[in-house]
Amino acid sequence: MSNGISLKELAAELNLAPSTVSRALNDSYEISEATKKKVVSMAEKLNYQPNPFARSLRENKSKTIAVIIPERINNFFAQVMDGIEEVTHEHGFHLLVYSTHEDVEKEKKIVSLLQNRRADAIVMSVSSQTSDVSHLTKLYERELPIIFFDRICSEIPTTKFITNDYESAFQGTKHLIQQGCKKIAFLMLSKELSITKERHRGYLDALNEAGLAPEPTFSMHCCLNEEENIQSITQLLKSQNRPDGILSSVEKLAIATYHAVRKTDLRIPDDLKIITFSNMSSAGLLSPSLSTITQPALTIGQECAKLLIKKLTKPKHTDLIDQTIVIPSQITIRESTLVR
Amino acid sequence: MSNGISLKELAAELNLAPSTVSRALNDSYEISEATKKKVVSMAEKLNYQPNPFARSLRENKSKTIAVIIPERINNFFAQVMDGIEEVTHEHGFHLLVYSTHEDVEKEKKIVSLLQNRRADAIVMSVSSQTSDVSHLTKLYERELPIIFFDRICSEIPTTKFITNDYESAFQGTKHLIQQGCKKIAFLMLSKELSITKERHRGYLDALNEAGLAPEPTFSMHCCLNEEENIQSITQLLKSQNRPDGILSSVEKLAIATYHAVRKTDLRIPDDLKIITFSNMSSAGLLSPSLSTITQPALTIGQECAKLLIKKLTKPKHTDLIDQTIVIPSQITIRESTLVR
DNA sequence: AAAAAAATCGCAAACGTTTGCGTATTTAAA
DNA sequence: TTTAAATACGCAAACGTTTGCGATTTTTTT
Repeated sequence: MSNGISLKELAAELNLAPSTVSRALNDSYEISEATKKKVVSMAEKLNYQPNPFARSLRENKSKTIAVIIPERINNFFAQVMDGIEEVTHEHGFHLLVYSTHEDVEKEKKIVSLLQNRRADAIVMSVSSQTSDVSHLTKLYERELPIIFFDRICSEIPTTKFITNDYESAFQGTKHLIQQGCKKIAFLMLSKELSITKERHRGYLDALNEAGLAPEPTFSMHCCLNEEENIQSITQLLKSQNRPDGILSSVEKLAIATYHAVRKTDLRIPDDLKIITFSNMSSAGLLSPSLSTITQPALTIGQECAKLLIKKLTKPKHTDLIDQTIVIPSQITIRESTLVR
Repeated sequence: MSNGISLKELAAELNLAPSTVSRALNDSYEISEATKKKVVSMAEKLNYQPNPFARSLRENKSKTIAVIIPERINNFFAQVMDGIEEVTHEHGFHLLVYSTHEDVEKEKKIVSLLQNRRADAIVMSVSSQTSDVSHLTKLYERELPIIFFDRICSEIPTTKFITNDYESAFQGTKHLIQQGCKKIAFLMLSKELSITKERHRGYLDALNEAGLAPEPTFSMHCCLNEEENIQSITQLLKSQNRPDGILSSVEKLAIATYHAVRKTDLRIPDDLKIITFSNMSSAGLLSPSLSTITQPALTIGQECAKLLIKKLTKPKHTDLIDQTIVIPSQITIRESTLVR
């Protein structure tokens, strides 16, 4: 009883045609209630499990959705995944998950693997290295339903889900200003990323509104190596004209800043205030506790999944129109931006 | 050019039989180098992508591995996933990922979905609610290769990967004792879990070795609701005969303890020391920084994947023998267990 | 130069489903 | 009672691969 029983064998056992059994199990109107009962009970008795590949081959769909994220060790993406799984699982869909580790080459390879429709649809957040998007347009041209979240790809005319990046960054730096910061730095990963562009805009506009001149060297873009980031942030903090406030566009860089601060004699929030985009659950337990801009990650995941499910179950009635849906973040003020 | 080209169409384009094209693409010795070149270049030109379901149907394997974890928002499991993906991806395998959210009913449902061999193999860590394992034995009887890590299921005779739970717990409580703790509590999730059994043994033996009598009420098993846990831990800390040291068997409960402590006038490590099993990356940034027993999560994931890949690529030469492979954890002492 | 061996390719079946269509039986309408 | 319609089921094709086996051509051996 290793490999289970097939539809044919089940049919033979019942002295019925495979087609009849298939229809019975799929609750077709062409089959009498009596035989339906028989079939179903026999199927249960023999623990019949339909072969998913035969079905996928025949129906040209796999009830599978692929998710591509830039990193896994990050609460934000983990929460988004939970949101996606919550609604896809409800509809019997499976999840193929891939992490690019912020590597665009790996992203290309993964995307290439998905061209054969192993998954019915894709939801993704692009890597920080991604600037050329030809591999993504190829997917789109293959008519593979694809949607983006967080780090979106504006070149592809599809639906995207993001948080209010501009507004949140604006409010975040405004908060720093209100707390007395005069020289505010902005930490970012790649400047190609949609989120850094938007968040940087918000940062600049907030400075502008307050009449603060943006210092070019304060818009600092970091790399993927934590040690290097700690080094360069340390250097920034030890410089003559050091910032007294920081808006970090990603959690990783706020953590790096915490480490960097420990290499100086500065103290948060006395000498330096910091607020960051982050979904870290232990932000309130850090020393000092960290003010955060928290994305509605679970909701983003849920909404992505809902839309995709709708697209896959009612293809005629739903389009993945080219629009960006914004779900606002929540700002939580903690010790790291207090006035002392 | 929506759905791509099939092998037949590619063959027609080349005036060759599908079988020839198939063999050419699979680099068969039966095909001349000349036609191989032709076929490959035409395949590339037309961007031929083999249908994975046809292949899976025919070959009865999908190059897919399913991973079942109890929760996603947890660095340990995320790191294990990264380890698994690193080696599976290298061998062209795909990953179906499922989270049970510590819910055994969800676990049963997922396991049931996998009976049809949608995945070639399974690697899992059981939910904390899991005591009846009939759904897992059913998988095993179906001859579905399955291995466990961390929270293992001893009833299934297969290979398991764990850390040195007993030894680490022993060393952890021994450390607490050396730091002066006399009344040490042990926080756990379900007592059914393999990891709580082993870690609890280590805890008890360490107490025993030091001549400390184990207080029954100090072996506290918590639930899945964080608020409730904070409440009960708070109560424990406010009780007459409160502990002065805590060994937490999972990260979640250490975090709950940090929250609970803030509801009292106790201070860590002055009044209470704590060490926990945890792979949290920001343990060193907490207030106070948290002493941890860190599992080799990435390695565990890699080893799981290596073994499974070996089993799937050389089925005759490898057995998933009933053994438990132990990879030691690393203890990092931080402020939360300092003597003051 | 004839026979044997090797190289190269095509035919057709098989994997396990679903579904259009045809057919036989039963029920309802005339 | 005859005819029409509805019900219930089976046949066979199709999805896109891989592969055993046979057939033809080319090369090697004797």
